[in-house]
Amino acid sequence: MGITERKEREKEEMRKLILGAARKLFLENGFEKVSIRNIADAIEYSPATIYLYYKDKNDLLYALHQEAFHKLTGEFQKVFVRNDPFERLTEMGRTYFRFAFENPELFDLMFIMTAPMDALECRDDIWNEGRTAFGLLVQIVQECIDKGIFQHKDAEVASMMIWSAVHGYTALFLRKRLDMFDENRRKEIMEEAFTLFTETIRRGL
Amino acid sequence: MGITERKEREKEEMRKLILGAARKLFLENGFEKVSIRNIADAIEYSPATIYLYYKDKNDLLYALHQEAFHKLTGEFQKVFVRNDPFERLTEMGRTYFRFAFENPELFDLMFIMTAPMDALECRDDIWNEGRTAFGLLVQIVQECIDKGIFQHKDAEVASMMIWSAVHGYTALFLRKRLDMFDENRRKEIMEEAFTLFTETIRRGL
DNA sequence: TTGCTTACTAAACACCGTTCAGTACTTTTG
DNA sequence: CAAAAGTACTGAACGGTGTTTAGTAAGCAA
Repeated sequence: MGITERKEREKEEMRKLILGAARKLFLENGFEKVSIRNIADAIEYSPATIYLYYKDKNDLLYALHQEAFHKLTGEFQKVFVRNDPFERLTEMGRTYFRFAFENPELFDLMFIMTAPMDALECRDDIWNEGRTAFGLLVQIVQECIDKGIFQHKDAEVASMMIWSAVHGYTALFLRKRLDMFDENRRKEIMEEAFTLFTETIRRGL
Repeated sequence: MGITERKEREKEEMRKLILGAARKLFLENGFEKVSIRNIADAIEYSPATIYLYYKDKNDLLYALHQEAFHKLTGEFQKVFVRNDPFERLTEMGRTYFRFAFENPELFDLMFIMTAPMDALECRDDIWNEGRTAFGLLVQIVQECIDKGIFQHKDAEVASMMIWSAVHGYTALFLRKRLDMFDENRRKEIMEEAFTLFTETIRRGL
């Protein structure tokens, strides 16, 4: 049946058209300022049409959330060119932060906004993107343990601790809680805090 | 002039009436689900009246944000009953996290939501609440340095690092990014990650 | 008592996410 | 080939949202 295949293809293209317009608008104006109506206008369809391809706005945000995870996972792969596991780890931390800095809207969607998690929850699915990315971290931490760089034996707990530390100042920064430091000091203090963290775990973990 | 004083007092009472209703509704239903109209209904005034006492919704949220900081600062004071500075520090970390657990909506307002920071920004004021609370942390970290518990000499950078770590998993938890662990494991892994962090900085900072 | 100020509100403005009845077009069937 | 069935899409509405403004009514001062 060539027709049903073509229809399938057209349906998929329409999903991509919507997602593309949504991505463009969201990245240009931020998630807060873009409505379904704006997206519909951009692709010259009625707002109702979007609901034939995505359940609701959260569903659309979840699709972008997935895309963003592909992007971050791609960046994470690059740290594996390094041989020293501890270097891999620090580089991964820097990648996480750099990604947030360069793609603040995407990072927000991935790790701060509740919308995409609500989408997952209501279709009671699990957060595979998060699991996979966290898995990469655990893997590297395990290597550090195996090589005797870290004394602590539970790679998952150690990974959680490391993720928290790196996520912490990233999230504080993005949500403007570091604006109490003036702009120059802000970058400096974040850089120094990160370095201090890596040194500290190198010695004490 | 007794009349202008009474008017002043009445104005202040009205602000409290609004704030009280807002607090009640926000804590009951979450910030997302409460509108200015809901608050107006609760106090039996028209929505427009609220705008005579608060500039906009962000302004109202900022007032609650301030209240919440008073509450947290109060909790932080309690850690000073301990004599050992390192114990003060770990207890402060636990207080931060416990506060978030017990008052998720308030914590969100204090450290995650952008609304109250936008209110600050548009009247270009600075975040004194944040400064003060961070100051308490720096003070304790300085004590740890003075007593030779930490080797690193910059208390502000060390404090930033510690805040990040504690904030990190708190924020990840509140924004449902730890739901990938099942409920029992979730609490366990957070507890263990926190303990691991304290042990690590004890040895390595 | 008149005029002025204050406190308040009804109604509107310009949006929002979402749903649904109905239309126009395409495909399948007899 | 015509009729029936199915698909893709939309206009218009529903029930909200934050916010502004013109206008009213009461309190106070002269």
